[in-house]
Amino acid sequence: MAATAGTGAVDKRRLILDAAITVFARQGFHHCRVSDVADEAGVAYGLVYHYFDSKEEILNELFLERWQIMLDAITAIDRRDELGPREKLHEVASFIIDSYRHEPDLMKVIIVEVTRAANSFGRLHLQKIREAYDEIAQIVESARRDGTFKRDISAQFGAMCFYGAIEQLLSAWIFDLLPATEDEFERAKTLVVEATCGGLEVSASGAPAVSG
Amino acid sequence: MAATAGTGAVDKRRLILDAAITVFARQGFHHCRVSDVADEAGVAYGLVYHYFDSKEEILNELFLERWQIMLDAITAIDRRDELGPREKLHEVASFIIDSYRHEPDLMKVIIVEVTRAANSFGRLHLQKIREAYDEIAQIVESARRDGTFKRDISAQFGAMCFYGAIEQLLSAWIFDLLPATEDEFERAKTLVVEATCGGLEVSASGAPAVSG
DNA sequence: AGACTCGTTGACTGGCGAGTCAACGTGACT
DNA sequence: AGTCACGTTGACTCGCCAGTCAACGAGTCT
Repeated sequence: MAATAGTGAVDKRRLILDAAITVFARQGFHHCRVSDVADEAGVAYGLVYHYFDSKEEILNELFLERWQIMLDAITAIDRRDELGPREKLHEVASFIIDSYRHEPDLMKVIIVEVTRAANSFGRLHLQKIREAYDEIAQIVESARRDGTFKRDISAQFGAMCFYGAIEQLLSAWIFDLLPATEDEFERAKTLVVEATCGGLEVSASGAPAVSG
Repeated sequence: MAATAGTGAVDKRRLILDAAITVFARQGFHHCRVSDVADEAGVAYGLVYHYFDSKEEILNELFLERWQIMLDAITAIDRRDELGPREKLHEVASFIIDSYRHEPDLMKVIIVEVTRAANSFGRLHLQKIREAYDEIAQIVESARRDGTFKRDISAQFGAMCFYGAIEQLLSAWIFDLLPATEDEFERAKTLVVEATCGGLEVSASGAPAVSG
């Protein structure tokens, strides 16, 4: 079951998963055939069904694999006590945006095919999505406790605004509504945190007047 | 072509559209059959194809119909010069949230099946979605000009954060990640604007200390 | 060399469901 | 009564594609 790493043998299962990312991103999950995935992977049609029970299970696997990495990353960020809430959120934003930067197809598939269609599949996905909210909410909650964040906006709600902004950002890049350049990625990290934490309004406190 | 309003005759086209909302919301666009829509409407299978060229065209129609109403509403709100930026955004949030309150199934279909799958269909949808961003961005832009909103966050970016937060909010209600009660709807209107404009952080200026 | 394992192959099937179409009913106009 | 238009019907077709399966062959062990 485990791939015998070390030999020159290619892990066909991995090959199929990677091909699926490409194909799902290009044609969409519902508009592609399993044979497209097999062709893209350079593998026989039947082999797909040797490793996966169904087309949908491939999508599940891709989502769960990646989502778990993200959950672990957020948990790790939350544990870094030397960081303030704003810095923690910046790290989270960085992680997600870098995920898109390095694997745009995979992130596209997850956002377009999974996070919004979560009720089409089992409740497992929703459970996992909720966990992400909760992780972020924990960061917000501790900031509320120590007085950095407003008490009258619940942690869940704050987490939602933050994550919503990020997901919308990725969507905009995916759909070419915003330019997806290296510069934009970096700027977006700072801006999304600034917008979420500091708000859009100019405040009396330290609003940096960066003229451009 | 136009429905002869006034007679007791039911507009079958409308009947089919309404049935489609119910069925798409319940089963998902891809997991339902055209016959399900026909059955729900209490109409013969073939009649669906009398009024629509394809299953997808029904979805298009539902989206475009509703989206145009929203675009018009946002334009109207932007024109009301007596309102400040925060009030304008509150009106926009109110409109969208009330849309969900009154027609949850339709909004579910639009958010789940269209806004995130926009590239599966023609570019027309993306164009319309971009228009919504632009309308909101215009509100943000005028606030930037008069110094209410920060200059270092572009209007497009600000609009995206705001709309992203709202769409995430609706998603959370749709997927039962947040309670969808009348009270929550009303509270959310204020909170989403407060979070977007004022930010999550406590600022030195007028952060209302609503204890609860 | 025989036997067994197991990753791999790809032609094949089964059925599902989108879209078609010929026919029917009804109302209007002559 | 004739006929035309058109909303309506639902059984039927037909292509597609998810999923199956029998066979292959490269290892490995005896």
